[in-house]
Amino acid sequence: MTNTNHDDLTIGEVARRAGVSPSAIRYYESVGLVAPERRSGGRRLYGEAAVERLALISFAKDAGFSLDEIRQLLAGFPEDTPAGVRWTELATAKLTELDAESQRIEVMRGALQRIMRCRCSDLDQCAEAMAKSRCR
Amino acid sequence: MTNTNHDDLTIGEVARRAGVSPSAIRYYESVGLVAPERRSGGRRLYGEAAVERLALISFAKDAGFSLDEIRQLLAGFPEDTPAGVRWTELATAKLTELDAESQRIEVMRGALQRIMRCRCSDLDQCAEAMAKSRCR
DNA sequence: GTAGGACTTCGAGTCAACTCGAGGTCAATG
DNA sequence: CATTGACCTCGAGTTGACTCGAAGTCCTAC
Repeated sequence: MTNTNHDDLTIGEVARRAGVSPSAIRYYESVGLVAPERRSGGRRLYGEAAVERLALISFAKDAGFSLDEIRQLLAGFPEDTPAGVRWTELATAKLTELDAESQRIEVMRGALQRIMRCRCSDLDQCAEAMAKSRCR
Repeated sequence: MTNTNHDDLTIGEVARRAGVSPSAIRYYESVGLVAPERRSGGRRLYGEAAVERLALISFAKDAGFSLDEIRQLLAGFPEDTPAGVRWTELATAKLTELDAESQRIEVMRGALQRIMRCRCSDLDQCAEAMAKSRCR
C-alpha cells in the first residue's frame, strides 16, 4: 500500500542526518548493524529509527566499542533484555580494558621520561646499555 | 679473511637472544632498521651489536614508537647527534600523543559510566533519547 | 650421498573499518 | 527522450607490523 511513504529516507539523507557516509551505512548493513525498512527499485529506504540507530552506533564507537561489540549489544541478548543491562555488561568489560590501556600508557610515559635523560653519546652505546638494562 | 668468524650469529640465534622472530628481523631489515654485517652463502650473519640494536627497537616499540618513528630515531638525525637529543625530540612528541590518548580514554570512561545508568527499556528507546541528546 | 634442519626469496594473507572505482540502474527534469 | 545525479553491487585497496607458505639453497652429520 504505502509504496511511496514520504517519511522514507534515502541512504543519502540518513547519512547526512546521522553524520556518517552512505558507504559506511552499507558497510554497517553488511555486518548486521542496520537494515533498511524496505527497498524501492533497488534503493534502500529507511525510517527515522535508522537515524537514531546510527546515532547509537556512533555513540558506542566513540565510547570505544568495536562494530563487533556493538553487534553484541544489539543482538547478543534475549529480545527483552533492558538497555541498561546490555550496556552494563559490555561497559564493564570495556572499562577493564580501558584500565589496562591507561596503565600501559603510564608505563610508556615512564619509559619516555627516563629515556629523555639519556646521556649516551650515540645510539649504539645506548643500545648496549639497554641490552645490559640501564641507559646512562 | 675472517670469512668464518665464530662470533658471527645466524638470524636464528640473534632472534633467540633478542626475543624476536627471524621473520620480524627480516622485516625490520626490509624497512631499514637493522642490517646483517655480512652474508655467507646467502645467509645473513650478525655481530653482537645486532642483538643490542634489536633490544633498542623493542624498547622503543614498548615505549609506543612505530617502526617509522624508530627509523627517524636511528637515521633521521645528523650522524653526530647524541642519543639524548634524539630521544628527547621523539619522546616529547610521543608524550603529547599519550596525553591526547589519556584524555580520550577519560572521555570514554565517562561515557561508559553514564550509559551504565541507562533506564531505557530497550535500545530503540535509548537510541531515540540519544539522538535527542539524553538517555534516561 | 643423503637426510635434516636452518636458512633464502617472494608474494599473499591477517585484522578493522571502512573507502574507492568500475560498470550499471533508476527516477526526475528539461 | 536524453541527461543528470543519486543510487546499486562487487571487488580491490588502505594502514602497520608482521606471519605464513611455497619452492629452493646450503651446511652438517651420519
